[in-house]
Amino acid sequence: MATDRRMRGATKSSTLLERLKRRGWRLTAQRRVIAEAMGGAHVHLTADEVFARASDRLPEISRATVYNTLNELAKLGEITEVALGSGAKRYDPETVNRHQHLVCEGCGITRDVHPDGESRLALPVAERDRFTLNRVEIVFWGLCPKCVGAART
Amino acid sequence: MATDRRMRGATKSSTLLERLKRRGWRLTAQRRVIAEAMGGAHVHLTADEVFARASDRLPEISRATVYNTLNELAKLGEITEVALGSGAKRYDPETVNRHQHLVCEGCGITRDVHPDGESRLALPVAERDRFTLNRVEIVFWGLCPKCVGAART
DNA sequence: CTCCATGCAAAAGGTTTGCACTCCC
DNA sequence: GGGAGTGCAAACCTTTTGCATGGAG
Repeated sequence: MATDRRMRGATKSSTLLERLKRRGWRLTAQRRVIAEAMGGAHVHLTADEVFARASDRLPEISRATVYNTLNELAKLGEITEVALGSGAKRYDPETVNRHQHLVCEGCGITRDVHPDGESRLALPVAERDRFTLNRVEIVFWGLCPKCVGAART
Repeated sequence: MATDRRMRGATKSSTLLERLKRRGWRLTAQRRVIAEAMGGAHVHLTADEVFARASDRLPEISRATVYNTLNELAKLGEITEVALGSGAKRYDPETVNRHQHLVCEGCGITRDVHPDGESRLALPVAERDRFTLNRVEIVFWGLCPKCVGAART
């Protein structure tokens, strides 16, 4: 009953938890609640927020475990670290569908956006065969409608 | 004699220090060494590295002053904060010529790259008139030639 | 002369680590 | 049963802040 959400359109993907099981990841209560906390798409939690969510379900869990586990998941490539400037790192569980981030410099709200046909970004030719490209991180910085209004008080 | 370097091709720019003077920025010994430490293009120092360089020339300078000053320069738009994942923030003094960053996940080396004609990045149409875009941050992650070699030991 | 910038030191995050103990496979 | 995962607490690293002093304009 927690299985049938997220089974929509996208690349026949599965939940983070399922992918980890399939990988033979050693599964514990802590790891389960962490993976579940990272659950949805369009979520960009800090380690501390993951800890908070995980604590709801498993009060004995420790911060260290959360940090360790997030680092491990990032190393496995199952989540992505995104450094959105101010404060703590954030973790993005959407690794299946390529996307970019849109961040409001006013309120800090972060959204996923998906490239449309007009975008075409490439590593400059000069570098292309000297450097092995793994991924491209793109962040659009600006002001959301609310904050544009507030700015001109 | 510190004036005639950097007077080449680019947009008739000037040193960071000159721009700040022109702006009427209150100038002190500390601020001067910090601005000079941030000097060249293609440099991406952490606050602590700036502190180290500044200390060479002005041993009494304090870390707090470095942090305060870097924050102020960033607010003025004269340098840019770049969050390149691991560890401390880095500061980029190249604000005149648009460029992107190339980071090796092996050794952490960071280089500036300049977009060529093949790249064309736009905020998706869906967002274009809801969001006020200020700047786009692009980071290419991968492995430099040295680290590709080392990886396959 | 008047602010603003500075130094110092303490505190406030955020993250990692060492070690003994637990429990998944 | 063995080794990986966990909790706790302390350490570490980075950055910010309060307050008294000093120097630029």
